[in-house]
Amino acid sequence: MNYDFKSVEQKWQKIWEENKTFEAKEDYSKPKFYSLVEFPYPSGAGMHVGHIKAYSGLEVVSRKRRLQGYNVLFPLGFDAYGLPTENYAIKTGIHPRKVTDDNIKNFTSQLKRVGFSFDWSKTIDTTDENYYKWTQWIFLKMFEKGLAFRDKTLINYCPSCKVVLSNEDSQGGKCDICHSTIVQKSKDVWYLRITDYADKLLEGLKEVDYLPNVKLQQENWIGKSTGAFVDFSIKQVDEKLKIYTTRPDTLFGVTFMVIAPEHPIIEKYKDKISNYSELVDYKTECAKKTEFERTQLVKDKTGVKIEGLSAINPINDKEIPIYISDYVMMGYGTGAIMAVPAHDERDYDFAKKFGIDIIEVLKGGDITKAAYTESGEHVNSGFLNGIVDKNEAVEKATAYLAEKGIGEKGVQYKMKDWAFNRQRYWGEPIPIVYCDKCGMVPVPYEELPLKLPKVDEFKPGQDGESPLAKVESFVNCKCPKCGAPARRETDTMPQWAGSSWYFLRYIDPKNDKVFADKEKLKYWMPVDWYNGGMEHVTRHLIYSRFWHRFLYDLGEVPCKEPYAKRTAQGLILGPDGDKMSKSKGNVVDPNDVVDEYGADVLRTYVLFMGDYEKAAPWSKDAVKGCKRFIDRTFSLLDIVNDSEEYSEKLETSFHKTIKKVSSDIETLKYNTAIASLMTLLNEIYSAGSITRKELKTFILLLNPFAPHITEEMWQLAGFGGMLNEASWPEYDESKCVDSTIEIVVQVNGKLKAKLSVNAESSQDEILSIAKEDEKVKSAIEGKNIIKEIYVKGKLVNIVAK
RNA sequence: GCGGGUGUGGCGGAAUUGGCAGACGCGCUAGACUUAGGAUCUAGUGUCUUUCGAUGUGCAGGUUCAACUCCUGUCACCCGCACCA
Repeated sequence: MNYDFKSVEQKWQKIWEENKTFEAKEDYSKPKFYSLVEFPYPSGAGMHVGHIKAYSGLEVVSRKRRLQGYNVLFPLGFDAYGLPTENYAIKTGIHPRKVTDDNIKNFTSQLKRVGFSFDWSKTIDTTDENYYKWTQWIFLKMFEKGLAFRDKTLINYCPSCKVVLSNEDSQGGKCDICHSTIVQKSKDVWYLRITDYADKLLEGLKEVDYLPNVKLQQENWIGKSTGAFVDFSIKQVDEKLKIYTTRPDTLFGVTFMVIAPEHPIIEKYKDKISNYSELVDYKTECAKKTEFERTQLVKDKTGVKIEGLSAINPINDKEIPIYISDYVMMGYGTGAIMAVPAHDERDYDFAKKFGIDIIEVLKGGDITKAAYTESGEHVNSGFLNGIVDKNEAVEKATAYLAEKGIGEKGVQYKMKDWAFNRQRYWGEPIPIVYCDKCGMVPVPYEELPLKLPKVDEFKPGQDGESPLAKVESFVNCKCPKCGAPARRETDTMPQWAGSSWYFLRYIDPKNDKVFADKEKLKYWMPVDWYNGGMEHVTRHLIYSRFWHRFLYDLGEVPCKEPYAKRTAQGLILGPDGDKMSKSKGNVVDPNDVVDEYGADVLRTYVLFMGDYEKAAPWSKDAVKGCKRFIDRTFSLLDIVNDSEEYSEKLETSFHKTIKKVSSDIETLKYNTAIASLMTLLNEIYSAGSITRKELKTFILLLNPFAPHITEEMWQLAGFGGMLNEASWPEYDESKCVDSTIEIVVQVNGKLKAKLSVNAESSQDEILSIAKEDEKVKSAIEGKNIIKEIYVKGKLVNIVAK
């Protein structure tokens, strides 16, 4: 019988849709399972096989959970604000609203062709006013709590995209979107005070089940360090220079100080500084350096001594010089450091170049050759002398500083506050009004959503002004507080805003009273399993944990952490082994695969192609292997007999396969789960026929991977009802072991024979059978047996000399 | 430089965690069926060797009756972060 995948797949997709087969039920008596995949950005290019792989993992888990009796929520929506759409609109003149709607339609129909069991009744679109109403609502709550604020500061600015970028969006000094070089600019921008949540975000990691490297990357991103702040007084003026250090115990080794070129004391005391113009020249020079130059010249330290100001080391009252250098940055700590050249590589390089004293305060290295950065016995350190333990010394030093009032314990994070605005059209308007009398006034909650006005011109202004600034009817408004004429904020939110809470809206997407009903949240949250790409681990994942934790503190959500478990899939590379990209022309379109082989084959292949968590190249030939597997599965209908039991021959294999497929699905080992089904299929064909019970089990095990063909076979075999109403097969542990087992016989670790013995055989029996074997006999002939090793059920090793 | 990871046939990848290396799939070889085959089926397929056998998981050592797996050193590639005081 030939399998006509085209008509079968269409038939079942239609039935599933009509029957609302995969809609989550509001039946709280059942155990729930919330599986979440990262929602796509609906680009004009359409779906990519990478999307298919990303969704297939939890698709399999979700289908299995339904068969296991769970009430499953497996939704998908669209993260539709963003630059590509806006740039496309600028180029073509087509409104982003229309572009977005078209792309969403296209994505949806492509996804439906693959037969994913998403609950489409719960879909969302972040650009829908009924959605972004609540994004704005959360922003206002943050504003209320002082977590959203405006500050004039140096920002990362992309001259090509004409937008302000967060640190996360400008890694390596390049724009994340267009890869142009970022420049620093002073501007008033919106921030979200994510640093207030640094500790909570760090703490929360302890209670979740994330991949170890995901946790690690988040920890590194937050970058917590503990140490101390120390005040150094400046000799010539009444001013303290505050520094941050992780090693206050090395204070006796300080021989100079370094401040960032932008440090404010330079301006403040320029009258006292005799070489002020030299310092300004250096600062200008530094500002010109690109990020690339800065990192390339790491080892070659530059700087200028400040003439006219010097510092006093508070621990021994010694006078020390102050330098400016770009190896100290204004953005971390206090923008000033105490330099301990003997025990810090950067300070060492700097001291060598400028001929500054190097004083050893930790024994163990040779400071004439290099900085010694390990721990060791304290020397030349007054009250710290003799202490070896680093922590003890740090504690003692910190206590001393506090006692003398010259310093205190301190904590620093690498993570910066989140620059939360873009000068762009296609984003959520920030619901704030500027009034001359009242200052910044939030748009009242009942006036939300603050709608994005329809415009025809999407280009940002010359100086990076938002396109909204030109829309008079939007900008001009009345102050909600005093009624006086006022102006609206014209910046919009960054792309990360909408995705920071979308998993909450899926639970209750049509609610117009609250962002989601509390009872529903209580039942469905947290997300049980969240899968996505490694590239979102430090941005989206941290941002959304931050928003969720904020909502928890507000009492709006029932749990601290949004995601109980997080995994990540590996990329699909092009057939040439390179990352897929339009420019290389190595992109595989899932539509073509569905057309040629069918959705079941596509789904099976993306999971079979290799380790789910690793990158693997696409192979057009290997897809055919999955096609054969699907076709051969269908032909099982030709060899089915009437028995309603497992056959003697295959019973053990079936129990083993149920066990393996069940556990492999839980540990992302989809490739070996499918491989074991292929093995079982081969065994069935060797056996010549399949019982009805065996067919039923096989169909159920394959169903999460290949739902269309299994649903069709279920119906053709007359098992009754829809497949999703059936139960996941059970296995019996005692039936997973064969009655006869194969024992490997080695002599001196080398394979000599394989014995087929009864599983019940004793060690002595097996040994004596082993020694009867001709090859074993000749291998041990004339030698003394020194040792006999027996590994139960596996092998015998005879050591003979 | 720091952190994490990977290295197994012609290819993608398995290996119950120290116990038969190469499951499963692709590709390839031979055969069958066929007007035909880029369809299907059967058999074979790490390397060397005619056989016996030897050898084999990046490389060099070590531990062990036994090592892809553990230890020491080393090389290569990939992914993060990048002067974080």
